[in-house]
Amino acid sequence: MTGPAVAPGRPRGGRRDEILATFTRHVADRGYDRANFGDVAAELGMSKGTIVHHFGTKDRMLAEVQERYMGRRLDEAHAFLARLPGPEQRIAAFVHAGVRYSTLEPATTVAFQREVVRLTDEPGMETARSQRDAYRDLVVATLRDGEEAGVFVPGDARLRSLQMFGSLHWMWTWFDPDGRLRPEDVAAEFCRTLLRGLGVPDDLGALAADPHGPVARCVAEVCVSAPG
Amino acid sequence: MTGPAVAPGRPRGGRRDEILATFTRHVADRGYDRANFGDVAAELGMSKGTIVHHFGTKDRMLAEVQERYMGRRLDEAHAFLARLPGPEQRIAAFVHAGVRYSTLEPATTVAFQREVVRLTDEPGMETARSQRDAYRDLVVATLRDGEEAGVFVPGDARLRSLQMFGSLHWMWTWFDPDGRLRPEDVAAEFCRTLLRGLGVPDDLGALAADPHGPVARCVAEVCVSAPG
DNA sequence: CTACTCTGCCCGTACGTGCGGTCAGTTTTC
DNA sequence: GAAAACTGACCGCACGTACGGGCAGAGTAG
Repeated sequence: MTGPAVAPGRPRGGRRDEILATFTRHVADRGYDRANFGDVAAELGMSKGTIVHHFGTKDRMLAEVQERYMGRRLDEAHAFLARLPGPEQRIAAFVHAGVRYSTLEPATTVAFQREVVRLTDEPGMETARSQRDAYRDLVVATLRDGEEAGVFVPGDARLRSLQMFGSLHWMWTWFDPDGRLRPEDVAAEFCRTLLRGLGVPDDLGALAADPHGPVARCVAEVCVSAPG
Repeated sequence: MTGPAVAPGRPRGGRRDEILATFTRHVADRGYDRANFGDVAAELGMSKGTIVHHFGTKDRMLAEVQERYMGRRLDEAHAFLARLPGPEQRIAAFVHAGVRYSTLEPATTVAFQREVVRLTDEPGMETARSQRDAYRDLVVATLRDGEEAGVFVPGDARLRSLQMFGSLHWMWTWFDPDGRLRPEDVAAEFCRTLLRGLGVPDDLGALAADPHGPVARCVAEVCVSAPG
């Protein structure tokens, strides 16, 4: 039995969230391996021991970052899926949301994306991994629905989901939330190309891709700013 | 000894390449931060000091991996661009090649992709960065050519190139060269969806995407197996 | 009210380990 | 014999984390 104080009770103290947020930013900036307790503690004016007290180990801290992040993403996905019936609307929503994360929660999004690989092999990541799988399954199911409905041309839904996730998850390497490029424009361009690639007629695709259209508005309502 | 014909003239001899290949594999498996001299040396039955003797620092070793990798990729790109006139053929070739790397040089490809972010800020990576930029510029130019020729529907060529690179560079997180999924099939599916997304007519796109078609054959001839 | 105790948050330090890199010297190659 | 290849011991440091204790507030008894 390791630390009994960490997981169950959810003490949710003020300092705890602050630590997690700072740690997340450091992971986003430098990567997990180069992020360290000392820097986080120094920035918050506390001792390294305090961090250990709250989280136990570095691994668990990262796991908690991933789990919280994916938990929010899953909630949002279920919310906009409930509101958008069309397969092309739903795929567009996934794209709009995926891009939107980069500005809504830049640090957490980058931290998640650059350390996703740890979900596959690292122990202690089972929860986060199954959340990630559930999210991907939602996309795959949507792609299959669209095929059956005749909205998308037939193809390999799993491969297409990976193609789509690649474009979104790679954003952390080039997208700057404070830069000139606006996230809505990125999402719109990605949507247009992807939907056309899936065989969606141009007028239907353009409506779903439109940054001011119904899909983007729905996503904007569902995906609202989260605590830092 | 086991070495194959030690090159007489140059220090670029067998042992050095062996070190680089092993280091590359370790970076691919564990990431740059967790890859270390000790393990590489132990695996090759040599001293840590030998590695330092050949490469100086760890940073430089990674830089050399990236530079060699991008150098080969640039040569190949110029080769198939010279042989394929059509913009849709050229884009398809970039995709076929991008997928092909994953099986031709799995270790180097994964090492490159998972550490690409170091090209942007790390000092000593200027050469590799400019090579990467040159490669991306080739794709962007091809996309613009295709627009002007009326083969692709108008759009943001830079964003489209990032969308495309994302799909390919993300492969290291899910593609298994020894798995059941064949790389040609991945490339074909990616090509079909992407080319259709760019507005290429289905028959023209299908030909360029075909794993046994002229484009794939050209790429297979140009991108041949390289040493580690 | 005071006194006492319990408890959760927090601190500072010290330890062990792993790693990049140095160096003086030896072996191998041409 | 010079240069290159290689060795193994060693250094210094950064980092995760174990540990013992401090402190403040809540609850309780008198």
